[in-house]
Amino acid sequence: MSDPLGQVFGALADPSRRQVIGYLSARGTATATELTGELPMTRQAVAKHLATLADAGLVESERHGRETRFRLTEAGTEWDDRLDALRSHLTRHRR
Amino acid sequence: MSDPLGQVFGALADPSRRQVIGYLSARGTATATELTGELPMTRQAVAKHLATLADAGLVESERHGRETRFRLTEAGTEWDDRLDALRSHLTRHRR
DNA sequence: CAATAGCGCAACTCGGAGGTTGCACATGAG
DNA sequence: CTCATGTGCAACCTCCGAGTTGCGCTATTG
Repeated sequence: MSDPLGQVFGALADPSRRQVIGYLSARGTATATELTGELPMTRQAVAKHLATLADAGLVESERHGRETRFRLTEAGTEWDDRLDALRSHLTRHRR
Repeated sequence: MSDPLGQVFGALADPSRRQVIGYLSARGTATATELTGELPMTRQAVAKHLATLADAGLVESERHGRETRFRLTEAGTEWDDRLDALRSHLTRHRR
């Protein structure tokens, strides 16, 4: 189906996926296997998360030999910034 | 669980819920029964959507006699604006 | 070439989300 | 008081999302 906004929000709704975005933002690039070391789940689960992020247009992949490296797209970088802004916005209005 | 960001994104991921936000933004206030006329689903389904929006802090309710009127919270209004911005941002970068 | 590291695909489980139906309860109108 | 209107609650169904395991294929490396 074609619901770009829904796909993006759906992708961002998952904490693990937001963490992946954070890691990619910090490291610039990573493989599914590398990210597995940072998350309490299997490589296949991480790969699925990366696939949904890719479907949402937040991440793109490029295969280099036998490894597939992922990095944030421009949209993904924008959302990483917005997430930071939203988080501080939340903690600021915290009661 | 306490994942405010996740709740908000999860709430915004559903098209029907974004429509509800749009209606509330346009009309200022509405009841679940009124909104049912605008959406292809039953009143109870609409009520559930309103409940999730309320859990996410985007909507608040006030019971007036036998009817319960809903309106956007401040956060809900902010998100309604952001949604407009994001939509035009999307159509602008459309290729 | 043999062995290993890295991925991708497929099948399975499990819980929660979206939606429906049915009913019970309160409240305003006549 | 009676009745229709507006809600809320609960049970149920179906489907998708998150995660796992298992296997097979590709590409490095020694």
